[in-house]
Amino acid sequence: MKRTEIAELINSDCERDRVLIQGWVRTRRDSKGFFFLELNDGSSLKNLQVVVNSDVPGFESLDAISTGGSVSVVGKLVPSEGKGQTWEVQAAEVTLIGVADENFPLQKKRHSMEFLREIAHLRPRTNLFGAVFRVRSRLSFAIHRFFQEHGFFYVNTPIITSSDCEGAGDLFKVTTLDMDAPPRSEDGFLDFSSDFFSQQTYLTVSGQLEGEAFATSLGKIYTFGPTFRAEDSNTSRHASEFWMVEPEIAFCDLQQDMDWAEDFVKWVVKEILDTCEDDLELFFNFVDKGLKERLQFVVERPFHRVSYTEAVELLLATGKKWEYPVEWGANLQSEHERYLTEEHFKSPVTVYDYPKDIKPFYMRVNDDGKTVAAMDVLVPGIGEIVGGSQREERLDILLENMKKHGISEIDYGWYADLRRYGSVPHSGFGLGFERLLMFVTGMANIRDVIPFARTPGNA
RNA sequence: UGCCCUGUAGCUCAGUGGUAGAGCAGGUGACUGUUAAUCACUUGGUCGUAGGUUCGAAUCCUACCGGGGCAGCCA
Repeated sequence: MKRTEIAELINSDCERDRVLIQGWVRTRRDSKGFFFLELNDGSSLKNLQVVVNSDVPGFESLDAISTGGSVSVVGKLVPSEGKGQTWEVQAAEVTLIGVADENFPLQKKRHSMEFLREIAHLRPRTNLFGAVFRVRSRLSFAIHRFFQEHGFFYVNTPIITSSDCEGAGDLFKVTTLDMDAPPRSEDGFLDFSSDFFSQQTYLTVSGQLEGEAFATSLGKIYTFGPTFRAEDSNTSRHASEFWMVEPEIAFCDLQQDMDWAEDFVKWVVKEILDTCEDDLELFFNFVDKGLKERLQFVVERPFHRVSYTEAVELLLATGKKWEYPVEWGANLQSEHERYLTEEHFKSPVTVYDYPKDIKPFYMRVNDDGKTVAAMDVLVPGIGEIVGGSQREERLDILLENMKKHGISEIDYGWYADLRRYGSVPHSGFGLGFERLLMFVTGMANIRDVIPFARTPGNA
């Protein structure tokens, strides 16, 4: 007999004579002569109530069943006599699959996020984390749908890379050298010529540069894969391993790039609102009271756009005392970004045209010579969710910037080639998948939207 | 990496110098429809670890370990 998922039965429009359900016990309530089980099989946030009478075959086998155990039930789907659910299953036959003893850590009450984090292997069995990871899957799918339906091609850029200066933080080293006795050259340095790839290699911090090669051939591409940063960052929005979405678009300037970023964020949020109603309801009610309104706002209203220079003027005009001074030429700090999105505009904000000196070599220099065509999308509660730019397509200026940033013309000759042969204006951006998921669910810590989070000191 | 907070039963927490406590979970029993079921009884702890102060330390001090928050760096 084939198993029917609880998600399907919850929404059934008729009685069913004989169904097989299998799942985990969320709670058990005993009475004389029968008991209730609430079963969850992960297909839905909702549980299905099962009534087990003492004359049902297998009744004794469930003596020891309690919260956390797994069972198999064959029975009849009937309208529930009790309140709180439309349907329930009147068991005709029950089988114990696996017990959970009294040490099962998940109880029928609220647990702290910190405690659940320590049992990452069991927390997806809770309502909250079940919802988080179902939405994570949906969001992932929504991202693919958006790009596929807008003519983008999915490109898998390498995870192991030899590029060490993409300007995006510290890298994890990849090696097969014997760490206890590594080979050294005559001058005492590590000898990578005998390493696996005959050179020093790392885990990728970005697929952008490779993405540009494919954008300038396939037209519109996106990458979506794991990214690794070895920064010793200990905050609620940093992880050492996370997933990044990086579209790259040929024949596209910064204005169009900002349009794409905004359309993209709006589209996927709308998609989640449309496809994850039950799970979202939990976030609206128990995680973040303002979430529903915020998500609808994001979908319906245009993002504010403000140049970096205007943003600086605006922050200075507040007359506020900042912990970090506001000054043209310096990076916007968290407190500044928060003010812009949470207090001044009360909406997502796209800040563009940043000072050249605080941005990487590949960003296109504007006509003023002082700024580059860069943009960040900032959202309330999280801050930067998207970072992007128009890329420098003029060979001479690119080479000059590479020299200034100390980037090898030999190692990056292939990147310069993209400007030597049929160079075109092109732009792209990177979006932190987990940060978007935090924004969509209202979850406050990135560690709670990653199945098994990797952070400094924790893998 | 810096600053701050925190560690007591399976979980959530009370106890701030004088022999370790509650609720929930678990166990036993009761109850013919429950909804975090209810009611009665009940098991359960080298108070993160190691030093120190003290007649006496869960409580005060130091170090280490774990957890958390904020900031920097970034997505």
